[in-house]
Amino acid sequence: MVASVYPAAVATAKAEETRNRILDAALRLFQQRGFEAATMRDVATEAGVATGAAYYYYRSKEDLVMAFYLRTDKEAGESFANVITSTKELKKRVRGLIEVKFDQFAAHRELLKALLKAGVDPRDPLSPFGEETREVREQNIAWFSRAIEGSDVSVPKDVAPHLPRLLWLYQMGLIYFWIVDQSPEQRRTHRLLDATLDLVIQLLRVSSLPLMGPLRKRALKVLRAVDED
Amino acid sequence: MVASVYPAAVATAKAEETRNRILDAALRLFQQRGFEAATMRDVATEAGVATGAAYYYYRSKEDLVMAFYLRTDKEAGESFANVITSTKELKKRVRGLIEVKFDQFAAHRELLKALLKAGVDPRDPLSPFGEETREVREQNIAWFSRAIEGSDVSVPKDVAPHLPRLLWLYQMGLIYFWIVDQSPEQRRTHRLLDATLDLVIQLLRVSSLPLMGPLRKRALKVLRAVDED
DNA sequence: TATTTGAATTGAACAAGTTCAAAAGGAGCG
DNA sequence: CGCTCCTTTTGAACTTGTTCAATTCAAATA
Repeated sequence: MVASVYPAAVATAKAEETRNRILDAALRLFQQRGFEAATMRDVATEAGVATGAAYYYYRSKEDLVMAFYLRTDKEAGESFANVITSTKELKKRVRGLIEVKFDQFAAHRELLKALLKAGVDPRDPLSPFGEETREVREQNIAWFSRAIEGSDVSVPKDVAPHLPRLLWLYQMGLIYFWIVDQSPEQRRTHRLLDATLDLVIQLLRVSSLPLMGPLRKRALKVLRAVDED
Repeated sequence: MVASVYPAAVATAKAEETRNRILDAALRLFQQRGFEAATMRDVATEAGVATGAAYYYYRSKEDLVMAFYLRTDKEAGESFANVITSTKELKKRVRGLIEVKFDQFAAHRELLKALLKAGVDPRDPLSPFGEETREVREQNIAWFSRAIEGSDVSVPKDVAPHLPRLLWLYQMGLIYFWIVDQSPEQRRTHRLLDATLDLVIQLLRVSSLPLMGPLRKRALKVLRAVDED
């Protein structure tokens, strides 16, 4: 069902349970001791299995973090829907979607750094830009589509097809910043969110003005440059 | 002299030579076999020293890549100066500075991915945003200052103090993209460079227009949000 | 019920980055 | 020259992520 679960299929119910037990043990230890400090031997012991079992269900230590990421992502659907329903203001909707993520990740901020490192290379199975994560990525982008639909901001025709992905990218950037943000309670990230959201929305409004045509064309050219090939 | 050389000081000339021998051996092997495939034992053997010696001079395997980065950076000074002298057009200057980097890194593109991974965390000594790399970073930013000075683009007073760092950041983003770009000869990156440079320059020109005041203020607010604390 | 087969599990072995206590060099000094 | 002290070098040991051949288990099959 979800493409990036490894192994492709788990046959029995007992196996499914073991799989979960390992992930739970891992998350518990990662949170207690930190990702680096908790060894795979620790994880296996905590889960009551042999070391090799962890690798039967997960490709690597980072893959456990990816499993966490996918788990939260599944759980987010309801919260996302609530955000969209609660307001027609695009600014509030986008902020809402992003804050749902922050809330979910809050208890495991350090942990996600491991994913960040693995994900540097788009060819890595754990990259948020890679092939194996396409499904989650597209589902996430779809939420931004829904946020735009029926909102208070009218989007120029030529920009419209790109906007959902751009907002998703914007969100990824903020999450990246949030993960490495050392300020107390990640205040810098929240200030950055405020400031950039204002800017993004204003840019969207301004971009519809007739005299902004050329600038908009340039911006679209940038997108094409990245996409082609 | 350069803050981020490890260890802080090398006492004797023979030691300096050993240090270089290890780095040269490492780069040779990294290029031949790839960063992952070449082990520290290989590197030490190739350099004619014991394994431990590599760690006497370099903190980690990634630190060898950092040493490469610093070395090229030292060598870039002359090329940078040539770029600035060769034209008054800001666009060409910025493009020139960035392409000097690409040229220097060209033979070791894969290698830099290792730095990218380590540098995800600004607290990591190898992060381009961290404390230990401040000196190189500020020197690089200074080159962008020089590129702006006496160029064909007039910068609004309020934007001026931020622009060098912004251009540096822009360059870092492009380098990041270039490193992971799998298209033949990194064509996507070059197209992206073309398209975004046009956009950046046009944005700069437009930003001086009186009616752009509010938008500019918003953008500056973003910068303050990131800097404060 | 006995057999077979594939999934699940084990734990020892492996690989490679890193550490560290000990040894070797070598420069200055009495 | 012998001694001291600091730098440099050594290589075995350690750690930890990962692999894999062997084993157990349980369900389907005969």
